[in-house]
Amino acid sequence: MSSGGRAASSGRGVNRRARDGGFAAEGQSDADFDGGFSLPPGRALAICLELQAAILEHRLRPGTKLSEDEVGEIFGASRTVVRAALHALAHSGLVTIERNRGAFVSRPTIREAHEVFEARALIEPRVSRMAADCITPEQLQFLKDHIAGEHRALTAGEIGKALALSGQFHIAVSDIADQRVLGGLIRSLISRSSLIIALYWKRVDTACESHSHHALLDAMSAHDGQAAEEIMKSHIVDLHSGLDLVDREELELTLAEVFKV
Amino acid sequence: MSSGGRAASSGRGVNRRARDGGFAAEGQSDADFDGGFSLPPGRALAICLELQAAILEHRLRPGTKLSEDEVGEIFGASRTVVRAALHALAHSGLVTIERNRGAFVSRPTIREAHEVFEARALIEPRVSRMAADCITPEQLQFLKDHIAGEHRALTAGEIGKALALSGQFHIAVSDIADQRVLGGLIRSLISRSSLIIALYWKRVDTACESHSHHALLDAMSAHDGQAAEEIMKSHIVDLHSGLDLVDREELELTLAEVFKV
DNA sequence: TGCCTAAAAATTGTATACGATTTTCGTTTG
DNA sequence: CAAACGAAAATCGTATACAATTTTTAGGCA
Repeated sequence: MSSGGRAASSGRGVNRRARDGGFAAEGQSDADFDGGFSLPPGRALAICLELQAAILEHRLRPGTKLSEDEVGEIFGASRTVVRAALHALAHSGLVTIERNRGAFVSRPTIREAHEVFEARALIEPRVSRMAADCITPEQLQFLKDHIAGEHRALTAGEIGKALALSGQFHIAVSDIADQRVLGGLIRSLISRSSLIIALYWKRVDTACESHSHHALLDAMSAHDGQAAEEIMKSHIVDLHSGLDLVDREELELTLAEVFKV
Repeated sequence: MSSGGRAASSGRGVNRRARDGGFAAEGQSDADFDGGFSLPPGRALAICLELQAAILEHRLRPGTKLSEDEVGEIFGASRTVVRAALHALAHSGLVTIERNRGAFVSRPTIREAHEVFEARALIEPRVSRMAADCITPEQLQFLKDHIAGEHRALTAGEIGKALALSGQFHIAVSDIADQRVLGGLIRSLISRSSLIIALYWKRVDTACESHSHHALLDAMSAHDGQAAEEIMKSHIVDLHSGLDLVDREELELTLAEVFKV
C-alpha cells in the first residue's frame, strides 16, 4: 500500500512549529516525505505518491481518466481524501482537473514540451555546478548506486521504472546542491518531463541516462563545476532533441487495468 | 489583470477538452482566471484569490493563522471548499499547513529568502530578454500604465498595494515573453518574495520599482534584449541586497481584523 | 437513416456530521 | 508559588449525504 515504512518518528514536530513555515522539513529520511506536495502526512499524501509513481513509471498514460469513485475504491479511501490527492497532483501539473468533468492524467502540449525542456536547460546546469562544488564522497557513492539501479532496471526490461529513476537522478543532484527552492522547481519540471516523454519519446533504445549521467558523475567527483554545468546543459538539450514533437492520437487504457484489476 | 490584449476567443471550452491538459487556459480575459492555481473555477478559486491578494498586499502578515472555520464564516463557505482553497495556497507556497494544527501564512526562513532571490536572478533575466524581443506596442503601453498605477498607489500611501503591483509587473513581463512554464515558476517565486519582503524588508522608502522598472521599459521599447536581461538581473540583485536577513520576532494580528471585523 | 429532444444515469461540487488530535485552562499537589 | 496533571473546548481529518452539472441513452419525427 504505502510506499515507505512510515516508522514511529518519536518526538518530531515538537519545536519546529510555525518557525520554518513553507520550507520542507529538515531531516526527511524516508518516513514522512512531502514529495513536493505541500500536504500534511496522511492518506491523501500516500495516494498522491502512489499515483505519482504510477504516472512517472508510465503505467498510467497521459489522458487517462482518474475518477474519484474509482480511485477511492482502489485505495480504500473516501472521495474526500481522494479529491485532496487529485487536487495536489493537479497543482504539481501531473493531473488536470476540469470542472464537473473530473481529473485526467495531464497531456502536455507540444508547446509546453518545448518550454519545459528549455526551462530545464536554464536551471539544471546551474544546479549541477553547485552540486559539483559541494558533493561529498557519500553522496557520490549514492549517485553511483543510483545509476547502477537505473542500469539494472533497463536491462531487466522495466523501462518505465528506468525512466522514473532517470528523473530521480536529476532530483538527487538538486538535493545534493542543497537548493530547496530551485530543487522544488526542478522537481515540478521533471514530473512534467515524464509526461512529455510518455507522449513524444522517439527512440526508446537511446541510452538516455547511461552516458550523460556517468559523465556528470565524473565531473562531480572531480569537483569540476564548469564541466558539470556544461554536461548537464548538453544532456538536457539532447533529451529535448530526442523528442518527436508532433501530434499523434493515442488509445487510452483505463485505470482499473493498471492497478491489477 | 492579464498582461496583453488576449482577445475574447469566442467558443472557448468546447473543443479544448482533454487535449491541452495541464496547460493554462487559452483566452482568460478576467472571468475564469486560474491565477497559477490549478483549480477549476468555483468558490474555492475565489477564496484562493482573495486570500492571495490579502497576503500579497501584506494585509495578512506571515504567521497569521487561517482557521478553517473562521475563513469559512468570513467568506460564507463551508469548510470543504475552504480546505481546498487553503491546500491550493499551501502548494503555491503562500500558506503552510501542519497536521491537526491548521494553516498559517508562511514564514519563509532566511535561507529560503536567499534561495528565492537567487532563483529569480537566474530565471527572470532570461525571460526579460525574451520579452524585449517580442513585445508589441500595446503591451508596452500596458506596462507603462502599470507602472503609473504603481506610482499612484505609492503616492497614495498604499504601500501594500504598491508592492503587490510591483510583483505583478514582473509577472506581466513573463506573460509578454509568452513563456507559460517559466512564467508559472516566476509566479511562484514572486509570491514567496512578497512574504519575504513582508518579513525582512529594510527600507520602505526605497524606490524598489520606479527606477528599475522604468529602465527595463526603455530597454524593451528599444527591443534591446541584452540590456533588458542585464537590467533585470541587477534589479533583482538590488532587491536581494535590500533585505535585512536577520531573525526578528513579530506580533501577529488576527484574521478577523483584516477582513473588516 | 439521420438528427434533434428529453429523460435517466453517472459524476462531480458542496454541505454537514462525527471521530481523532491538539490546545487550553482550571485544579491539585509538592 | 510553581509545576504537573486532567478534563473541557477548540480544531482538524474523514466519511457520508444531498444538490448541481454533465454525459449517456432512448425515443420521436422528418
